[in-house]
Amino acid sequence: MTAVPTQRTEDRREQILNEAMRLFLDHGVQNVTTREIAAAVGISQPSLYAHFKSREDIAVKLSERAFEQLSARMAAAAHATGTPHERLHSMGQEYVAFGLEQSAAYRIAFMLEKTTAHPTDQQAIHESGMRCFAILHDLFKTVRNSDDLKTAALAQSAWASMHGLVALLLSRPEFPWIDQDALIACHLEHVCRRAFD
Amino acid sequence: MTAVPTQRTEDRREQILNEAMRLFLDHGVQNVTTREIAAAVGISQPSLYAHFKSREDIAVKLSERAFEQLSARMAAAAHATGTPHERLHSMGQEYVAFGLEQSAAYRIAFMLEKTTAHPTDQQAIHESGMRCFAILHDLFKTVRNSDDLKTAALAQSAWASMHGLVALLLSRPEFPWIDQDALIACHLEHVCRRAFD
DNA sequence: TTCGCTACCTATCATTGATAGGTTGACACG
DNA sequence: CGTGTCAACCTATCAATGATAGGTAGCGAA
Repeated sequence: MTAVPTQRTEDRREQILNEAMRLFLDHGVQNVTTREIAAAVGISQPSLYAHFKSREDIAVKLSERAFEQLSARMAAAAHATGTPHERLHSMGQEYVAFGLEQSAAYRIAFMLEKTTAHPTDQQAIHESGMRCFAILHDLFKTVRNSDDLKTAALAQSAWASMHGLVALLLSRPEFPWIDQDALIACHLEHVCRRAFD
Repeated sequence: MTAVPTQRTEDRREQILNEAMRLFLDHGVQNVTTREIAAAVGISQPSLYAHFKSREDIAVKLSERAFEQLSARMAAAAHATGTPHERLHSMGQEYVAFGLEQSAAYRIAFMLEKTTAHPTDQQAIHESGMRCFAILHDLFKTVRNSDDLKTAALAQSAWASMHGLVALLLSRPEFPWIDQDALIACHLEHVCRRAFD
């Protein structure tokens, strides 16, 4: 085992992920073929399978990577200075901004129907999502100073609300939304208020 | 033009829609092939194209049909007797119940990535969704006795929250949710409260 | 030099959605 | 009764797609 080929392999892998992410964002996750990804990288289509075990695997790895960013952003918001309400609001903003910016990753994680093919791949995404929710849940526990069923309910409800906004904005861009920033602010205001019930 | 063939055609069309809905619900919208649908009906795969212009067309027609039911259920809740809060809560319950029961139709309408192929098909679904939102928006206007930007914002925000709950419950059935009915009740309680701000 | 391994290639597969073109059977009409 | 028409269906086939098989070039080590 030499060091140089491994380095090259890692580079190729990164290159594939980068091109795939760009194509997914531009044309939608479902509308990008393995041949297009390979062409963008400059290799043959079967060569992708030396680096990833399936097309879905590429998507999953992209999503995992993106969700590490989200975890980091949410954790930063959770531990920032400010009132509990401010930290909640900040976390919500990070969540929504992440979903809108990283729409391809967000779709892969939350908006694509499970395929019957590779259930193990989905497991990794599930855990990424769990980690993000745990950060939100922890903040709710801190804010409410309790860890009971009601706190869990409120946190899950809040997550659902935030997800709904992201999901609808992504899947219905043509809907006559009011000003997007105003809507997000209004929405987060109500979501955050929940923690103090 | 005779009457009998037309009747037969309509029956076949219904039969295809029924089998397709069943298969979509059982195996997921993405995991059902035209050959499976045709086999379930008992005809050849190309014969489907005498009744629908594409696979997506079948899905869209199913979704449209389902959304007529949702409109009816929401409208009934809107005009039922009871306090405004009760009617809002009832409408929310209808919405969530519809999404969970008609998960295939709900996915088609709100959770599938747009294909580049048939933009006109998506238009019909868009209008179905618009009609449902209009019912919710109207109830918000009635409850708040106003038709301003804030009312629109609150209605859109409420819609996002309800969608989020349905979407997450559908796409993350393995998540450690608290009792589903309790979560829905808790969630709707907060969503409804918004109208009275 | 020769071995072995990595990354890549071409060729090919099975599955998919969709189309082309022919066949059948019921009805209308002379 | 013969015959045309037409809807509904069939078989055969296509192009696109994800994935696999099998071979090869290049590079470092023995």
